[in-house]
Amino acid sequence: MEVNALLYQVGACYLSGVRNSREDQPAALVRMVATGQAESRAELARLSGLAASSVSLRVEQLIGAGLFVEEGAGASRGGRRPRRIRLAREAGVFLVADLGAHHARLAAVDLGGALRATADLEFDIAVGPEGTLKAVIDSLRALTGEHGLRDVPIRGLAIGMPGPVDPATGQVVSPSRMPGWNDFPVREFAAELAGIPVLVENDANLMAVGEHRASWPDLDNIMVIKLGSGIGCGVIVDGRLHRGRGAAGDISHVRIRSEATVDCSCGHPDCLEAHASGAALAATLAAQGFTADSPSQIVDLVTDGVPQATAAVRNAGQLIGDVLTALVNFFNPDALVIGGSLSNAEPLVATIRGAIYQRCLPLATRNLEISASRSGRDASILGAGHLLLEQSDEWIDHALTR
Amino acid sequence: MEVNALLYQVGACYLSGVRNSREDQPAALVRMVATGQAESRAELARLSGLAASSVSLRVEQLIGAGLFVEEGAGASRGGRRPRRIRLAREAGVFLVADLGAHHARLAAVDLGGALRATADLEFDIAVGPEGTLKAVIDSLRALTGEHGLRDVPIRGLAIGMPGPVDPATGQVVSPSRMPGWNDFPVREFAAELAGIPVLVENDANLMAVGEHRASWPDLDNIMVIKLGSGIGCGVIVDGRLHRGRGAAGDISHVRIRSEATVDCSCGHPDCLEAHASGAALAATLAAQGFTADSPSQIVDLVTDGVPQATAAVRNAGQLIGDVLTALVNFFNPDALVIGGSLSNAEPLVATIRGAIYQRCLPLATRNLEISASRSGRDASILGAGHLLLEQSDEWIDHALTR
DNA sequence: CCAACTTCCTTCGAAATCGAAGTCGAACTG
DNA sequence: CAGTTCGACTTCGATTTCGAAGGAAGTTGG
Repeated sequence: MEVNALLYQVGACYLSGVRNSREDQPAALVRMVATGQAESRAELARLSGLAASSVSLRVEQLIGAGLFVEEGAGASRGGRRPRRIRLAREAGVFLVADLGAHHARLAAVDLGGALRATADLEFDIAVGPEGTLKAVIDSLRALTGEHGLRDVPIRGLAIGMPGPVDPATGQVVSPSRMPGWNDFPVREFAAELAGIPVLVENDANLMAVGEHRASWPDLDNIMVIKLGSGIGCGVIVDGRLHRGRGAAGDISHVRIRSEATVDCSCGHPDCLEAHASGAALAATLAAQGFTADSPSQIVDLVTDGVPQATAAVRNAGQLIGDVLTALVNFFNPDALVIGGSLSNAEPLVATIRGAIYQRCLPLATRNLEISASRSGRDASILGAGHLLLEQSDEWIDHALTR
Repeated sequence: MEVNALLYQVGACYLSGVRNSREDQPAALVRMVATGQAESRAELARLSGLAASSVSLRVEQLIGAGLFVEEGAGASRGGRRPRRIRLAREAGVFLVADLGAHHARLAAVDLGGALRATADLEFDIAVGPEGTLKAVIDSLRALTGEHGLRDVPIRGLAIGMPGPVDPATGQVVSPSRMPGWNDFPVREFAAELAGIPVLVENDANLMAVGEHRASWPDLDNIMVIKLGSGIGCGVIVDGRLHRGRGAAGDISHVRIRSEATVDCSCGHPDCLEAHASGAALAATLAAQGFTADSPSQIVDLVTDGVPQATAAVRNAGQLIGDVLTALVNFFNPDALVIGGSLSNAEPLVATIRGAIYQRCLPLATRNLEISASRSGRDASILGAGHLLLEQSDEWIDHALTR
């Protein structure tokens, strides 16, 4: 199982060889069915632009390969009812590990993104990459032993990291508060350990993809802010995740206008993160005699109506909103989604929304949707599933030719 | 010639009908030859991924249609020399009008972007859209009457506007200092007047496309700042122009940190434009007794070593750089290009560069190229040609089936 | 209830595309 | 300089894809 595992790294073919410009048709059909965009041959034909006869041929192959099943009939659109096509339950699952600083959420999702099994794992990311990844992969293995997943092939593994990830190498780069992880080859190491293709991605980016695909699939450009103990941001441009050189979406080290000066861990004074992150809020509240170790405790204080907490959260919202005005003017998105555990604090979201509407160009806000997360805490898991699905051409082809 | 002109608006098919996902092959080949990416059948085959035999067939058709010509032989790569393929001189030209507040630069470019004729036109954009567009199109007609362009078909017209353009409708929206233009249907009007497909685009966006295609074709993500009497910005994401909802790239109305408060024409205090644009610099210098009506005169003052001018320009550079740090962290581009007439002021570019390197994340700047414009003042013209070429599927298909 | 229409899907000949084999022409090699 | 090798291009069956036609299974409306 470990043989040639290194060859399986997701994306390697894209980087190393000739870019295959023609889209892979069978994989495209699988994606359409998995995401629920199409559930009949006719819909596949309309969506893909292929001839109906070609679609029928392809679907027959995919049924033969065990990826699709035909099940009952769909709703009529005024004529003969379509024969409904679904993903086979045995088509495969993706494994996902969304790592935080002290906690990982593990899951097995099917190709369409539905949760098949979940687990939570406590650890400390500061123990370093080897120990962490071994524990994570062991737990994932245990997960697939249960829940009737024994006979379902595992098609890929995604790991969400709380720090910047270089998309080219699958390494974490210059992470703060993650000793031992800098430049560690996470993708290589995990791929060898697990023996399957591995995708490594920043957690806010996974969340952005999940929010987009699950809640805003028709919008082309959105930005998703993740407010937890840190401040993260993922950007969807033209329907695809924007990575830049791996650092795209960083908003936490923008300089803000403030009276008191606070030095940030990055070495500069008055970064947004030093004033408005969950960690900064916790410190502010601790100085006033409140204990709030985690962002959710801050939300509890706000919900309980503690005035100091509400004031602190409003102040943070104003600072975040001020930074976002520049980015909204520049990027001109269709929606701005606010997620992460702190997003449950109503006054925070309200203040951000107010700051943006007040200061942004009317042209930038006239059709701008500003909303709290709709996909909840599993948005990152969903996003990981979607990214893995989008990189599934290889194994789908392989399943067909076998 | 005016018959059905309205049907010709570029992009109308994209917006109104089914999105044709399959790329148009003959048009793709034309683009590869026009942009110089390929100049033989073999290169076309490699680049397009088509079989060599299919490419040969297509090329034969394109030669038959008068779009390609075969000319001599290319350099050997170790074997038989390729038969070089070029665009025919009679394949067609695009007309471009890059409008400023008081001046328009007009040009005819061939499909590859080479200038075939240019002209300059003085006017006042405040006279309103009808008069301006009539004058522009008349001048362009005159231009094609000369320079041996009588028998070359005109394949499209692009108009660059000094204000935001809604990509869906081809209308200018909420422009400042352009009375009468708001929501005027520029594309419709010009298409009817000229009888050819028309593309309307913001001038900074055209410049960004031109810079990218001409000077940084291998970079996926760049931002181009246009510093003239205003401050504009165009963004290339993943090799394509990012428009957002039409306002993307606005950086001029970001709030800055400053001692003195200046109200901006947008109604908010302390916008970047109110402090650091060419117009703002001119006002500052005028208050000190220097006359600098146009940005180029400011550059002259700086070049002449006038200390007040240099100081003002450095101050503007610092403000612009501060704003750009947030955007560079967020967008994480491969290059930041500074263009526009003010970019000839060395201290301005140097100060911007310094501010960014000082304050941005190392991760964002480690591979960031910060450069003055390489394509000069015709960057917008080039960009317009490229955009028109990218929308040329329809007429290319038509030329083949005729 | 039946005729007319819609939509879904398959069948089957036509057309496009591919790709292996072959030809051509130039550079390299000892 | 003659033989070899490489790459460019063409030829020509094999394969894939298309698309018009038709059957199947619905809805709609008098």
